[in-house]
Amino acid sequence: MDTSELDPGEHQRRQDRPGGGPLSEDTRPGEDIPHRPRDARGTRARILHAAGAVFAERGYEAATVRDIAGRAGVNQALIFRYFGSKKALLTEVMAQGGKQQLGSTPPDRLFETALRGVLADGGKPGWDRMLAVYLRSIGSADAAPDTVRALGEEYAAALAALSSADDSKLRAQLAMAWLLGIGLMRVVVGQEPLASAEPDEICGHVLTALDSLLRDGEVPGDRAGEQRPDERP
Amino acid sequence: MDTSELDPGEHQRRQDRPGGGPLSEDTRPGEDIPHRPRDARGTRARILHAAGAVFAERGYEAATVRDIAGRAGVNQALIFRYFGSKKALLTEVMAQGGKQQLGSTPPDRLFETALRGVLADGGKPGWDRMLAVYLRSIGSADAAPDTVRALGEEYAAALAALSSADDSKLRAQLAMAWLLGIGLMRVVVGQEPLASAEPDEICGHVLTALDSLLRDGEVPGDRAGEQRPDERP
DNA sequence: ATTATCTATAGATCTATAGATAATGC
DNA sequence: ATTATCTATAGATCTATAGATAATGC
Repeated sequence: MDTSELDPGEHQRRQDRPGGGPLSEDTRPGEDIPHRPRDARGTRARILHAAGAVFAERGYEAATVRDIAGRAGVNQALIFRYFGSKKALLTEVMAQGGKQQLGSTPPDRLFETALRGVLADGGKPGWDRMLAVYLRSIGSADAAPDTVRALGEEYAAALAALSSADDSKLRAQLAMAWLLGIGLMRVVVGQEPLASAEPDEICGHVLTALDSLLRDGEVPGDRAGEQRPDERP
Repeated sequence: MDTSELDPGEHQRRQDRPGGGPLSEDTRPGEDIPHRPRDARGTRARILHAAGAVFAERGYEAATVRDIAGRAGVNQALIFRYFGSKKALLTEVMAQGGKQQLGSTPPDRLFETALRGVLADGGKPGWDRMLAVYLRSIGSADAAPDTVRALGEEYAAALAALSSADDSKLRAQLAMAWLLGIGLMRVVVGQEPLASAEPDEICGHVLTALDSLLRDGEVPGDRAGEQRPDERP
């Protein structure tokens, strides 16, 4: 139950896997992380890496520990040895991917950076892959609950600091919601033309539309009640 | 395999279920639709109704046919008799809920109507419940594929007709994406303050921000490349 | 006699665990 | 001797089906 703190190490070489369980077709074990035999640290990192990819592709429920083990090129039992449970593995995957970007980006660039992360190819690890994991696993009621919500709160809080409006947090969350929705359409649904549109074009539209929402103090039209886009100037 | 075309009938009375499988705690069979014994039409409708609720609550994968049967107050085997498979049941649930609103709403009111549907309590059947089903089941790769995408296309197409821009379809899909994202945050994630915010307030923000995106022909700032909200007037 | 409903179960998963095996460090 | 890894399997699901039962219509 206790696994003596293992950090992922370097990510260099590559090597054929030794023994092995059954692999499904699209399972290519050990993409980036080297597979030295009997290297606990490396094995753990390989599992974490593979889990990110499989969760992102299939979602939490549909992904099986055997899928993950297969892609990592390790035995399925090691997942439980190193992470305890499938759920704990998901938690760790998300925690790792999410914090990464938040700390290293200044607030006023956070939204665009995150948006561009969503718009980039959802292949590489980090924020964009974590978003795919999030989107595909979100339906599973209690799968990713606290980790994910907490992370969202942090992003929203950082964004909210940009606005002086009294409902700045709401505004920030609306912006985050748009970001998630765009990710949903592109990464998960793949609806055209959005799915293949240029990141720059999407970015232009979204940032223009959000500009006043995120920066202004005054609400452009706030007589709450009948708010429609019918009225032309 | 062939089940002689049954329409759901009226929705009035209520009655205690007769025989019965095991029920989980929060399973209250037969909310709206009456349960006359040996009424195939009614039983089918009850299953459809219960499926909408359970799929919306738990998502496609986590929902089991026994959950659904339990809530409908019918035997689990009847689901396969009337719908063939769990997947076919999902398809029918979504198809029923989605088309409902699209036909009966004029295009220029479609977005606000749909948005207000998302913002309303996700309890009652129809669009808002279908959206919850969608959001919670979307991670399941091929669960709701064609029905859902086709429906989204129709909505986007109707919206796109409002704009004269050459990328009007992209703009419309961006708007739809926001709508989905907001639904995701409220219905599924339940992140505050967004989850409890007044529909009118959210509507005001969103419609204001989207106004130019959906109506204008010219793109406010379209030199695709470096588009940031840094530049203040 | 027809047909809606129920019982019982096949068959295929999937997570998780217990304990055997084998490669390293001493 | 330590510990990373593997084998084998318990135990708990879940979808789907085959066939029995029982309520209606004639």
